[in-house]
Parts: sequence; structure tokens; C-alpha cells
Amino acid sequence: MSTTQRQRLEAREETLLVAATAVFAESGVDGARMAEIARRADIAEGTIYLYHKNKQELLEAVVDRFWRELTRGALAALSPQGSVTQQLKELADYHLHSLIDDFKIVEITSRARERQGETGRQLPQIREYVRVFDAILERGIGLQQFDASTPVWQMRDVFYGTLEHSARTLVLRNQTFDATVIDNLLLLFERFRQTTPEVAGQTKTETSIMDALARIESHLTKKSG
Amino acid sequence: MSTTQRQRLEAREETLLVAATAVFAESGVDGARMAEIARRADIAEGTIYLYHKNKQELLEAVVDRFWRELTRGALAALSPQGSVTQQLKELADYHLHSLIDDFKIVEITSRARERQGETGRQLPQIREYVRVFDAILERGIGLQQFDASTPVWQMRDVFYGTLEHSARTLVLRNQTFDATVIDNLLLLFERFRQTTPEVAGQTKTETSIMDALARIESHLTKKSG
Amino acid sequence: MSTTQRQRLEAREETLLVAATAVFAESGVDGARMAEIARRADIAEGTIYLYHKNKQELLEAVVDRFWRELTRGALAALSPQGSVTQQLKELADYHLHSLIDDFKIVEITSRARERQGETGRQLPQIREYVRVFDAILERGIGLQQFDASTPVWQMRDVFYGTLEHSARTLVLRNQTFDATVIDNLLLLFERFRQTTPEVAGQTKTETSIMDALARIESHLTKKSG
Amino acid sequence: MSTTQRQRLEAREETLLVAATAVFAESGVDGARMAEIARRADIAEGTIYLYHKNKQELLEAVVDRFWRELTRGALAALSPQGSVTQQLKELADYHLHSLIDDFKIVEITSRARERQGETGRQLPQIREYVRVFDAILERGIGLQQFDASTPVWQMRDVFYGTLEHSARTLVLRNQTFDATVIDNLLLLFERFRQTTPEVAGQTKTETSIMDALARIESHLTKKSG
DNA sequence: GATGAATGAGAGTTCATTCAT
DNA sequence: CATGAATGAACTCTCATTCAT
Repeated sequence: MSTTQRQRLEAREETLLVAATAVFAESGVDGARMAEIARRADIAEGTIYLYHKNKQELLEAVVDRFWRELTRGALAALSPQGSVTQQLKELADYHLHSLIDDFKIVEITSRARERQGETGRQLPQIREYVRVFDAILERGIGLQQFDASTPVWQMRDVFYGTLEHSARTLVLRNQTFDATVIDNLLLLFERFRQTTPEVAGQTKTETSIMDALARIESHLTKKSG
Repeated sequence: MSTTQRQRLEAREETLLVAATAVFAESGVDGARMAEIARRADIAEGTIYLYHKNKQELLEAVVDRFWRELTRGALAALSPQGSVTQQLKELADYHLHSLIDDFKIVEITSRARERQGETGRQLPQIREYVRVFDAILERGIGLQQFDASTPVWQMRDVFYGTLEHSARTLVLRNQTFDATVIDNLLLLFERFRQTTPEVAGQTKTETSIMDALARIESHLTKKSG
Repeated sequence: MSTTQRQRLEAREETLLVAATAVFAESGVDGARMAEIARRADIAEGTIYLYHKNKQELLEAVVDRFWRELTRGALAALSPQGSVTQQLKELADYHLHSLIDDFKIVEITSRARERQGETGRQLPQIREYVRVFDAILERGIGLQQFDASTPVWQMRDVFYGTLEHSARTLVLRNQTFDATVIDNLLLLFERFRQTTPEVAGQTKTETSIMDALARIESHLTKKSG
Repeated sequence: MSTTQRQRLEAREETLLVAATAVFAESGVDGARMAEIARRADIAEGTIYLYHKNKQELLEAVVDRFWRELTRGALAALSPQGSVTQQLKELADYHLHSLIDDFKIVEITSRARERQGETGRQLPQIREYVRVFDAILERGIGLQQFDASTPVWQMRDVFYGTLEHSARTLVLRNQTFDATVIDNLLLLFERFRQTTPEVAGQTKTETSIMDALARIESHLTKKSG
């Protein structure tokens, strides 16, 4: 019984956050109406305040949930046994897709920090998400595939910055996912690789970039092994 | 007489836009109060409406002016006789500095597009600004320093995306301009370079990374020669 | 419980309409302040908007209610068994009294039509009210007491036009109900009568002009008989 | 020179009143914008205040001018030598036409009385206009064509009331002048006539209903003779 | 006299939040 | 726990009027 009760509450909380996410995404923070959120969640306006103190904290909960889900999704998208390069590509794919789908929430994220006294650090949930990239990269550095001299945060800026800007451009033009953005980005990341030479005489009709990278990795593996 | 009158009006318009820019930057679009803008511009509330139809159009004027000034500033920041690499660095420096100073206005820019019927293209003023980068790069391609196979827009996404994301990170951490971001970005852009060396006789006033790049170039020159 | 709740809402709505009617009557449409209406209805300003979308629709509700009540009152004022002449007099009495009491609302009525797309027909509530007169007159025509050759709408114009103009004159002079206006109007309406006498057996409670008319009628009866 | 100056001022004043009349008629008192009036009169906003203290007094001047012009027009419309009946018809024609053309100004007239301390008498200009009707009627009474027992003001109420109500109905239905309204009204006025015939030798240019009335008169003449 | 830029009080309306039921 | 009617502070925008030029 009490389990049922608790489950019902949690389901409601979830429904509320989903509704709020949609409304915030459609109308922006200030454009979002508590009444509209309540209507979509099929609850009374006053009920929202039983779950969240006010609009600001509802926004924070929405943003928090968004990035948690994003992290969960990113981890699920990675091949556990995949190479560093493959995982980077998977993450890039996932990230670009997510940005295109939920661009408004990403933009709104900064509004969730607006608390008195907060001297302005990033939200912990975002830090968590960003760590997915860092983990992959650090694995690459550990495997001596990436040069340890370039700070991780700079690579991060290139990785996320490029994807975010590409997504903004695509969304603005009402376009969808564009694989060449990913290919281009990954080719660029080769720049950060160690000076270990690339294999010579590779086929020039490379499809996706993955094949080429995979071959390079297998080559490196043999070499280092 | 009429000159004095016209000048006074233009000065007022300028004062108004400066005040509005500041308030929008501090409080965001919805947080900005027309009363506060009027107070800062030292005019009556109603006077704003003599210059701009409503809040939305005031915002559009602010954003328009911001990007126009940004373009003007960018062009002024470039050494007319500088090499492609040097101009890229100058633009990157200028852009990162500007973003750090006026991050809020950049974020707010998207709000200026919210007009009925606009199916979502970028603001023309931004396009103008972006063309500064394109012009430099196309000059590079024309000089066969940059590979023409990579679409310009993809390079653009890396350039602006990385700088924007870096700026956001820096601003969030209450940090200021960080030259290593620029260095890193330019090193990356070497990836797009052809092996053909840049033409000789370029200005020698390049610093830090510029020196490194110059050395690389000279090295390549010897090699190819 | 829910009955109590619903009743309270309806009572509030009624209180609001009464207050709005008074303020509109005193100050005119544009002179009426929503704040004043709220104050009189003893509710918050915002509460008005729970019941009516905006000032215009509040005005429409006020006007609608006014004419509905007027029609209800007119029907109640008529003797069900009364002769055509008597009912005409009763209606004229009622109408003149009502006009004197609520002249401002009648004047304001035209403002309630101001809707986009409405190419300008009369409000349906007024049509309903006017039908009270038409019904009496058509009964008279059916009984062959009134000449069918004169269009009903022309008689209506004389009836309502005279009463309205008289009311305006009286109100302007700060005077009250004047029975001679009615007597005069009814004498005039004899002009539209056929020489055929009204059916016998009508109520004998007719006063003043009614007596005169009755005598005329009886006289005509003898003549025609 | 000073004559030219004075004439220019008077022409301006006239232009201003014409513009103001149009705007008041189109938009109502509160809907009329001083800026729009100035624009139509092709003068600056501030200039209005050189001629009229404020909006209210401008309205009063507009209404005053309207009724003066109406009286002037009415007198011009009457055949100096016409019979009482003919003049009544001419006045009715003129009045109905004027009402249809300038209904809004008539409605607005009441707003010109709104002065503090005015206990509510009619505007003197309207009284003047109404006297045109009274003069005709009193001439009829003097000629013993109309019964002196019915107060003039009651006949006035029927005359103006019917025409005003008819005009309102016509205007509301986007219809134009309807001669049957006049015919009907004049037939009705026969009710007020004495059996004493009108004096002979009147102009024979009467048409439609006039012919009918003339025939009735001649008939009565024979009878009484 | 004529101008029109500037004023600023005041209006209608919105909506996050509360609390009696 | 849930409701949703009620609140009222706060907003943007209007426009009659003024006054320096």
C-alpha cells in the first residue's frame, strides 16, 4: 500500500518534470506559465508547490534531471569495449543528437544557477556529464594515444564548443543531424594525438571516418603490444 | 541649429542604447525593466517609445548595434598587412575578449529573432560578423595555405564554437582572458593547413604562438624548397 | 458543499456585474476604471479577469445582462390577460421608467458591439427585448385591431424612438417619469388602428388614458355594431 | 495684411474643427487622438492648444459648430413659402439625412456637457436647432392647423425621437436614407392636426406623400366648407 | 505664432503564489 | 494530500499636455 502510494508520488513528480521540461523548452523560463505546466501534468496549480518551493526551484529540478538523464544516456550510448576513438564518436553522435532535440533546455541551463550568493560555479550535473568525455580522453592519455601536454579542458572546449555551435547552426536552419560535423570534429582530434605515425598507404575511399580510425588503432595496438 | 538638434537626438539615441544594453546584459530580456533603462538613460519612460516602438524592438536595436560594433571592432583589430595566421589570431583574441565582456548580449541575441513569420534564419548582423572570419579563411584558401576540401562553415563552427564555449567556461569561473585558449585553437587550425607554406615577406611582429607557427612555416618552406 | 461553492461563485459574478454596471453607468465605458469596479465588488482587480477576459467582455456581459433583465421585467410588467392597448401602455410605462433609471447603460450599449468582424447588427439581447413590443402589436394585427399595411418596424421606431427621446429630455432636465408622454404616445398609436373594434370582455382595470381609450373603443363598438 | 493674417487664422481654426469632427466621428471621444487630429489638420500637436485649451474644449467647439451648421442647413432646406406640411417634410428629410451622415457626432454631443457645476441643461446650440421645428409647428398652430392642446414638446419628442431611432436602425444595418420613414412619420403627424384646413394657395410642388396629404387637405376643405 | 520632442501619471492586464476547503 | 479561486504587486505602454526653441 505505502509502496503504491510512494510510487504514485514518484510517478507524479516525474510527470510534472516532463511537463515542465516541455513547457520550459517551448516557451523559455519567463515565458513558461505555471498554469500551463500544471495543465500538462494534469494536476492543479497549487499541487506544483507541494513538490517544488517555487518556479525557480522547479526550473532547477528540470535542469538537474535533464543533465542526469543526458549523462545516463551518454553512458548507455558508449560501447563498453569500444576503442577511445569509437567512444569519442559515439559520444559526439549522442551529444549532437541531444543538443538538436533539446537545445532550449541547454540554453536555459544557465538560468538554473541564478541564486543569491552563488558565486557562479557550473552546475554539478553538468560537471558529471562533462566527465564522460574526460573519462574517455583520460583513458586515451593513459593508453598514450593522446598527448598529455594539452590540458584536457582545452580539448573539452573544442569538443563541446564545436558541437554546441554546430547544433545551434543546424537548429537555426531547421536542419537535422549532420554526420559530417562529427567526422570533421574527429579528424580534428587527431591533431591531439601523439606523434606516433599514421599508417601509410591507406585506402583513399574511406567511408565514415571510423574505418580509418579503427585501422589506425589496431595498428597502434600492435605496435605498442 | 538643426544640426545641433539632430546631434542631440542622435546622442540621446546612443545613450538610450547604451543604457538598454547594460540593463539587458545585467537582467536578461525579461528581467530588464523599461523604467530602469529610462532611469539609466536619464530620460522619461515614455521617451523610449519615441525611439523604439516597444521593448522587443528596443532589444532588436540593442542587438543590432552590438553586432555592428563587434564587426567594426573586429575589422579594426586586424593588421591590414598581416598574414592569414596572424589575422586569425587577432580575430580570435578580439572575439574571446568581446565574449568575456559581453557574454549576456550574445546569449540574448537569439531573443531578437522572435518575430512572426521569421522561419528562423540568423540575424544579418551576425552573418556580417561571421564573414570577417570567412574572409580571412578564404584569403588563406586563395593563397593555397588552407585546404579547400573542408567546408568553410565547419571551420567556422570549430572557431566560434570553441571560443564561445571557452568564454562561457571562463565567465562562469569568474576568470578573465586566457591566452592558452587562443594558442590551442590556432594550433588546431594548423590541421586544416595545406603543406604548402605561406608566402614569404609577412610581418614579423608575431608573438608567442605566432613565433612557433612562423618557425613551423619556415621549416616547411625549406622542406618544400 | 459544491452547491455552496457554486452559489458563492454565482453570487460573486452577480455582485461583479452589479458593480460594473454602476461604474459604467456613472463614468462611461472609457471612464470606468477596472480598479474601481473591483473595489465596489469587494474583490481584487485580478479576480475580475477570472470571470471576464478583459474590460470589453466585461462590458458585453454587463450590457447583455441589462437587456436580459429588461426583457424579463417587461414580460413581468404585462397583464397576461390584458388587451392590446393595455399591454402597450404597460410596456411604454415600463420602458420609460427603465430608460430614466438606466439611461447611461442604454447609451453604452452600442459600445458592446465593437468586435472585429461584426459588420454591425444589433445585439441579440436587444432584438429579444424589441420582440416584446412586436408580439403585442402582432397580436393586435392578428385581432385585426391594427392595420397590417404599416410595417411593424416603423411603428417600433415611433414607439421606442419617442420614448427614448422623451427619456433623454427628462433625464437631461433632471425630471422624473411623466405620464403625459405615455398618454400622448398611445393616442398617437390610435392612428394605426383599424376601425374594427377590439374584442369584448377585456379587463376593466384600465386607468387614465385607458379609460378614454376604452370609451373610444366602446363607442366604436356600438358604431360598428 | 492684418486681414490676411486674421483670415489665415480663421481658415486654420476651421480646418482644425473639420479635422477634429472627422476624428471624433470615427473614433469617439476617448478614441480620438490629439495627434491624429493635428495630423489631419496638418498642424503640429502643440498648435491645437493655441486654439483650444484642451481636448474637452475642442470637443465642445466641435459639437457647437456641428449644431450651428445643422441649424443653418435646416433653415436653408426649408421652402420659405412652403406650407407647414411641406416644411415639416423638408425638415424631416434634412434631419434624417444629417443623422445618417453624422450619427457619431450626435451621439457624442452629450459628452460636450460634461463640465463641473453644470447641473445638466441641454446645449444652447441644440435648443436653437430644435426651435426650427417649433417655429414651423407654432406657425401651424397659429394658422389653426394644429391643435394647441398637445404640448409642442411632446410633438417634438415624437418627431425627433422617431427620426433618431430610425436613423440609428438604418445606420446599424448599413442602410441609407429611407423615404418611407418620413412618409410614415408625416402621416402620423396628421393625427395632431385640427380638422381646420390649411390655408389655400400653397405651392403645388409637393410629391409622393405630399400629394396624398394635399388631397386629404383639399378633401377636408370641401367638407368643412 | 508654431513646433514637436519630452514628459509622467495612470491605465489594463498578467501570473506566481497562497490558503480555505 | 490536492485543489483552484483569489490575490495584488508589478509590468508595459499610451497619450494629453507642456515648453524650449
